[in-house]
Amino acid sequence: MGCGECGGRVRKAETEAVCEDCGLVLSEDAIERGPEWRSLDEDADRRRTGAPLTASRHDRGLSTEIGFGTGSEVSGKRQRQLVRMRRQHNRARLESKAERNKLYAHTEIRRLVSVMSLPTSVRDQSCSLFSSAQSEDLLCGRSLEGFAAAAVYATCRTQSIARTMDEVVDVARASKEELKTAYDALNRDLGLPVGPISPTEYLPRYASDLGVAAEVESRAREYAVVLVESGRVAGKNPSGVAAACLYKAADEAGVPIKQRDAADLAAVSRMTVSSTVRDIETVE
DNA sequence: ACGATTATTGCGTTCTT
DNA sequence: AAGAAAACAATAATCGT
Repeated sequence: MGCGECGGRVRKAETEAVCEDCGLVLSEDAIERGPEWRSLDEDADRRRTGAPLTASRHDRGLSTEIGFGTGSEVSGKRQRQLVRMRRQHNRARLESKAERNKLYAHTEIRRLVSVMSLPTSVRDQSCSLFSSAQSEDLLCGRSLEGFAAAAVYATCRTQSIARTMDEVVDVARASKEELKTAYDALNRDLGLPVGPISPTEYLPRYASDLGVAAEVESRAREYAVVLVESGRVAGKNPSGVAAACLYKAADEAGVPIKQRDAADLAAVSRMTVSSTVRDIETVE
């Protein structure tokens, strides 16, 4: 696939293939095969047919409308009938809209809770949280998927079940931005009872993933408490702090563990663990 | 009152020992 | 493999319109 003229690399643009070295246009394709519109959703498979899909609208923008233009004159009686039909059609649609939204969101919440192996109490609370958001009109202009994910994340926060936002995003059908805006709205307008996350909340799960002894975990817990009370971890990622405490505790217990392993577990960099470990040492 | 811009600080990268 | 430092990005605060 080199250039026939100079043998250089060939770069394929939308409609033509060009040699990067000599600029020779190797082939032209008059048909632009890309999507008609800019894709706002990276993994959407948008083709050139059909109406644009809108995730933020409950029906993805595909609902039926009874139009006004008739094409021909209609009698006054028929006009009044059409007005009535439009009104009733819209009313019926509005109610089914909320119902369908709720059904869709609940299905999504069930899926999330299931793949994340969370208890059913989380599922139920997430669903009712979503319903609250819905009745407070928080959904308009925001994505349903984002709210479903945010409801699950928020429930974990209120129940002190240690899950990071990233962990939810990984399995959610929403981007991190969507989850964030939805969660912010939830937090602001519903006043969630969430405090700052303590690093200790992550310890049990990380300890078992790391396969360290219970004594190591409890030692790590002491480190975490000391660190929190010294105010040294204010604003720091609690997940990373938990990983650092575990590393320090395991290291002192003579468990051959690498900073890298602890860091990967908490989805932070090796340096974050390293610097927090140093914080533990200075606090003592 | 809102929006933009700046400043602070944690975080990840790269280089070094 | 662990530590050090310059560069980065996100968030919070301040200023200007």
